[in-house]
Amino acid sequence: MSTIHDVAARAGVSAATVSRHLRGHRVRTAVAIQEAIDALGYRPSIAAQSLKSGRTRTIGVVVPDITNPYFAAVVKGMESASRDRGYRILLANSDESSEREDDVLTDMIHQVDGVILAPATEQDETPLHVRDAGMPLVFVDRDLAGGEHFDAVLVNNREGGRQAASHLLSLGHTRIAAISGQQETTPGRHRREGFVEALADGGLELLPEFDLTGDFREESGYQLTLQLLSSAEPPTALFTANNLMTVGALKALHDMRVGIPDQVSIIGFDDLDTGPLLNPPLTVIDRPMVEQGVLAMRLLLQRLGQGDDRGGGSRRITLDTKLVRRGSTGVPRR
Amino acid sequence: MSTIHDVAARAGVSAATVSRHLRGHRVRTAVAIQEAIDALGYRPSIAAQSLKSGRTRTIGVVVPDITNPYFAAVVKGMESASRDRGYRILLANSDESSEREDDVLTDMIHQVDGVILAPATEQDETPLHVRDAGMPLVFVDRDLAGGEHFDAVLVNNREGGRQAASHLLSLGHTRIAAISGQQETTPGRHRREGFVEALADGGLELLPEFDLTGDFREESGYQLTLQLLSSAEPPTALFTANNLMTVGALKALHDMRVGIPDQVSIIGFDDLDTGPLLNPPLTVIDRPMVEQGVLAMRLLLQRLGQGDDRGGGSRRITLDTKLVRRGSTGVPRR
DNA sequence: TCGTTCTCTGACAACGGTTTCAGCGACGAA
DNA sequence: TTCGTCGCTGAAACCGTTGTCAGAGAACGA
Repeated sequence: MSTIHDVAARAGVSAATVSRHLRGHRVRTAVAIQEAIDALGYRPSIAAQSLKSGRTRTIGVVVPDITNPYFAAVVKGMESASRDRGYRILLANSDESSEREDDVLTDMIHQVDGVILAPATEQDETPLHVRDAGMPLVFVDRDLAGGEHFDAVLVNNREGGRQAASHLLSLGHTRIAAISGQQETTPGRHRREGFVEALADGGLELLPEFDLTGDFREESGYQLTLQLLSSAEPPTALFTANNLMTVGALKALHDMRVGIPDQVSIIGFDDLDTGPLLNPPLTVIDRPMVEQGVLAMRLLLQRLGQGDDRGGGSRRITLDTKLVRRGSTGVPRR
Repeated sequence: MSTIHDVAARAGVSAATVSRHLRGHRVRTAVAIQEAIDALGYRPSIAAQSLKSGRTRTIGVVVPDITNPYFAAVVKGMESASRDRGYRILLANSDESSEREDDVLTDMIHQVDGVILAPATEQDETPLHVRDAGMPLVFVDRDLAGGEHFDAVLVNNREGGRQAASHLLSLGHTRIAAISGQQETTPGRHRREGFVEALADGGLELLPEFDLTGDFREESGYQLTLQLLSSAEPPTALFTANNLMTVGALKALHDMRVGIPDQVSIIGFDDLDTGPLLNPPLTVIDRPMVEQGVLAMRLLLQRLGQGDDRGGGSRRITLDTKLVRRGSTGVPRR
């Protein structure tokens, strides 16, 4: 592993001159230096550069679960957007746990120039510390309570919930259930609130026994759906607030041999790769995924480019959701 | 951001003593030092540590596509296994491209203590450079031509291909097609070879027009399936060599209103989260996913622990595949 | 010819840790 | 009392890079 001094020696100049050449300054011995660099296969030590400059050209990315296709797509967007600008990604899973999120954040904070985070809960304290440390921070997918002062790339979850409810109402459903995500997360809360609001607009109330809360994981979707089906008079329509819980719900409906949409209509939040192939094809509220990652990364890199993170208040981008009508929702049976 | 000198000053000792305390040495002023550390919220600078020690406690992970559920699961396994041992993950997508893989590898090589890689092709040169640089390297999912001297965690792809063919043969199919992955990748080649072998054992040949090669992406599965369906006498059974191409094939069959398994049976490689929910449920060759990631990371960290990467030759782990019979395969129609 | 400016240069001091080295005090043995 | 040993300590060097600083020539105008 050759150093800048090896290059300098070979080119017959000082290390300072090599450094200047690398930073793009005009240098008389440029050709000789470049030759030496190529010959030695020299690459600057990131550690030394970081130590000196205080920058790492690395971005910390913390998501609740990388196996969730939504987050996988978001991370992919971030990765390509960051690489385009010469930044790398340090990835961590929080596993939907605030404690673990706290751990990984404090662990990575000295190693990155900025952080993109999908917080496990709205009440997280750690992100505040991150910002206190003067480190740019962008939220993606999820927000923090009182997070208006932070940059964020979100979707209009409330409107998405509303679209789901309106769709079910328009089909004539009256016994409607919802399996929401953690109410301590922005998407969990907003999707449910929008859903409830639109039902109310239609003169309908979300009955307590149909108002269930899961944890954005497949298993909770499965269990809560079983619970719904076991009630004396089950719902005729179901809204599941994210892709994994939708899969769980579908498995439960499948296992209990419940006809979709004849006996129960189901609408999910977030599309699945196999959404159109399911039996029947899945109706969902869809939203941009890779794009959210790209936007979040661009926002962050922009902050870094400005050299200062107090550049004119917080920038918050909210994208729209879209109803994708397929076969899993229909009119309620008589 | 406080430094070790701040801590030293506050505790009334020298920086060296603080460093010793942190490394676990016995020190008289341990209490005072710990107090100062807590009070200042001191955390050592990774950059400085790396510069001095030459280790970063970071592992580079390069996969072709993080949105492939298989790789997402593998990465999740790696992430949790590495965090348990105090290591972090630098993630990069190669996008199934050797050039990009080369770029990200040379970019990250000075920043990590080891690399886990799913190479884009078997002929990649870069991994050799990685190893020449004395950096531990573990392959996962895919191998390199002549890669016997590298550590690897793989599955028995040949046997998986064989299982798929045997299953189709046992159902009585004779017009059998395969959509394989890049033949320049280990899984692409071995799955096809195993498939062809087992067909031969059954006295059957894979006809040239039924022997197609895609690129492990959804779009190629879609296009090649359309091509198969347009032939004068289409196959009655189809093997798709990875999850994304399976999805593509299913979409093509769906769009062309081809009955599964009545008109065409289909068996995929790698299960889908929604596999059991598809219409009909998907028959697949399944394999461990998260576990592969965990094993690969453990292998790598073991090398690092030994301090030397010539510890007794290469270690190669091969896991078994498993046939999961569901509804998408059946007897050929008359 | 002599200043003055301009461009480029090398020496040197950081950045924040770890490690080596020599030294110091306390203690036990002779 | 003296000497050696033991356990702990601080000063200093070092890891590889970048920024500062003063200075060396060259170019230029007077």
